[in-house]
Amino acid sequence: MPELPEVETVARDLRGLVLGATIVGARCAWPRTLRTHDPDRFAAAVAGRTIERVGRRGKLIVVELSDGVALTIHLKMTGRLSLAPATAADDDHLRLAFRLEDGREIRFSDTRKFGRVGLYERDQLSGELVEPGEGGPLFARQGPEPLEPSFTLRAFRTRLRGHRGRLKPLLLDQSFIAGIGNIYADEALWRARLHPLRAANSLRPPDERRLHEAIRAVLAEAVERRGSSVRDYRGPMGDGTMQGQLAVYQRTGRPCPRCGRPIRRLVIAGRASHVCPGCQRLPRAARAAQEAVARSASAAAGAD
DNA sequence: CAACCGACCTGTTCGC
DNA sequence: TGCGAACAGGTCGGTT
Repeated sequence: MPELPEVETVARDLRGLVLGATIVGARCAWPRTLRTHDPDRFAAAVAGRTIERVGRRGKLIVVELSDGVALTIHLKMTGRLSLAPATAADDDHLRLAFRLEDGREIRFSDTRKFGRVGLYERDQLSGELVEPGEGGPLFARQGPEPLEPSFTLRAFRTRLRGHRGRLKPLLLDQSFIAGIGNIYADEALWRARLHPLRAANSLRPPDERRLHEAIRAVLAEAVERRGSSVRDYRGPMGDGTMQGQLAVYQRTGRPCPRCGRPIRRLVIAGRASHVCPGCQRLPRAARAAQEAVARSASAAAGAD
């Protein structure tokens, strides 16, 4: 659930609370939270190191420590960070805690246990942050940052035209653009008046321009509002107000803010998508192709 | 390159 | 009221 705006908010809050603090130990209640390390080695690797930077790349929170060590935290759907006195009781879903020198703890709680924490070290030869073992460089799989100035319309067009697939799954692909999830994919497509099943390389130049603008505008507005607090994403380090601005996400049956038609829910690549049937139309040709796919799928199912 | 599926997890909501 | 099914969805790995 946390996407770029929510992760950015958590990273900023965390930065303000722990920058300059020194970690003295770590305890792990669910070892699989750690991507590559066992709890003892992990605790030994972070102990004694100081928090020098807290940032974000895509949906990853990146905590740089002294001596060229970096932590990455992926909240996935239900991960949360909080600060608490080390003496405070653990909550039911505590997975990992970093003890700080000043008596506080950074706590990572995660109901569904999907969240992951990685530990990287600077490679002597390349100077890049790498995971021990065969893990690649830290950001190898992350696409461009949509809010960076380098994410230009021109760059976006070039990338879009290299894909024949449908828009919705493409927007969710972190190697295509980093940080977009189901909420902001649906909202950006609605703002751009584009149907999620449109083929990426079928857009006309004005469509591309609207989509580029919609992605940047919806993400920037959401960052300003500290993200959307919806379902699992709530709590002391991430309450936002963007949920009140959402036009389609989880608003099935309610009127489109632009044209009043009831929002529809469809499933694309196994995920819910929310679209306005009035504002987001498939062109005739794409619609015919889509119906042919649906027919052959139901024929295959029926033949079984 | 593209599409799809199962796996990973648990809490909440829905239909009967 | 109770109970199981469906759903929530980010990402990876495997298959077609």
